[in-house]
Amino acid sequence: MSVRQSLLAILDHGACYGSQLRAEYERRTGARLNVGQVYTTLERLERDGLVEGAGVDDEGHLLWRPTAAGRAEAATWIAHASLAEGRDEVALKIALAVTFPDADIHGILAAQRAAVREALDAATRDEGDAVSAAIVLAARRARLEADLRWLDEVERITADAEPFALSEDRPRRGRPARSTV
Amino acid sequence: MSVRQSLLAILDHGACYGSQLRAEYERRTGARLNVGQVYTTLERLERDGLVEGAGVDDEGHLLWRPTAAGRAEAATWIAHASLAEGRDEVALKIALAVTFPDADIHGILAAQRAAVREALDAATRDEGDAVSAAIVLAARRARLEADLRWLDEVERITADAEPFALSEDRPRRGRPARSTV
DNA sequence: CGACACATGTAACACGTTACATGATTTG
DNA sequence: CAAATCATGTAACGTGTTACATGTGTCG
Repeated sequence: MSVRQSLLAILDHGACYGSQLRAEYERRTGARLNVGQVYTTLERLERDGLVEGAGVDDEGHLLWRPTAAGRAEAATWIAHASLAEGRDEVALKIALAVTFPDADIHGILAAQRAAVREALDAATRDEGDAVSAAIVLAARRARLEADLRWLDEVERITADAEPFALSEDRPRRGRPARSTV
Repeated sequence: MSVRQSLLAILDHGACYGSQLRAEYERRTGARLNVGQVYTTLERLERDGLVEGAGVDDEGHLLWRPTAAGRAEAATWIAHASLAEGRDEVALKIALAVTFPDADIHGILAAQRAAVREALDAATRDEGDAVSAAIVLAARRARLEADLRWLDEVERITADAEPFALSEDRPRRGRPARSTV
């Protein structure tokens, strides 16, 4: 739920037409965005009463602007801090792999580390010319560096941990026995 | 695309029935998972020829096991390193906010920092009793610490950067003029 | 004219996620 | 019996994402 809010926030700083909105998004973040997604998102924002048509400009472009509700939501989004909430796919994968007795944990960790290092090198080579791009790149670098540290920690955790216990007693159907404690 | 692969990988280590699969996922990752999603995902995996029914167990539970293709995919997923590819929502948001002349960047960064710190404290209080949970928690902590460092960097970047240039010349319709250079 | 880029959609799909419906079974 | 829990689904929705269709205007 990032594209949706971002487009809304951009519109909140001036009406735009579809493909202009895409250009603004890319210019202001350095990220790429499929044009089609702009129109899809605009349609959904309109459905939710957050944006509305604002006529046509000199050259016939269809302009969009946020509604009152849209402005409110944009303001809220910008003002309130947001934390990544989704699943950390990489962490979950490694955590899962550790529970597999036949998995080559060291190999997996080594491969992961190599991939992270490579990505980090690439991100370090890249120069964020624009401010926005620099910020996004810095975030990527910081996260990748954190990944490296974390991988070391995983190595430590798995080193002095007992092998993962296999699940033995499966629950039975029906209401389980009440603990007699 | 983490739940899908995770469930497949778990099945690759022994046939399971639906709600058992959920239990295994939660036990092995420490993350929560809505049961319904297991059945949804199993249906999609079956549609894609990656899992198949494996009869019933003693108690009448419907068992699932991976097909040959499913085993291959699970093995590939575990063996190959994976990097987070999606958009970094927080980074994009901050990058975007920086381009808004009316935005209170310092306030936003401060709020963000406070939220990250709070989350970090919470993650530090938590004890990962199980190995898997400890790994996931460590990843969260590492990432949040990286966020703090990154926020400092953003402060630096925005400090000695010129205000974001507003876009002036919009592209015209049709083929653009060839550069005369 | 024809290539090309701008511009606007639309249709389709992926994955994640939740809410709800429905039985079966066991325990108090 | 009734409540609680296990178990199996299903229907619906949300965001993200791509591929494709189509028109229009400009430049060489």
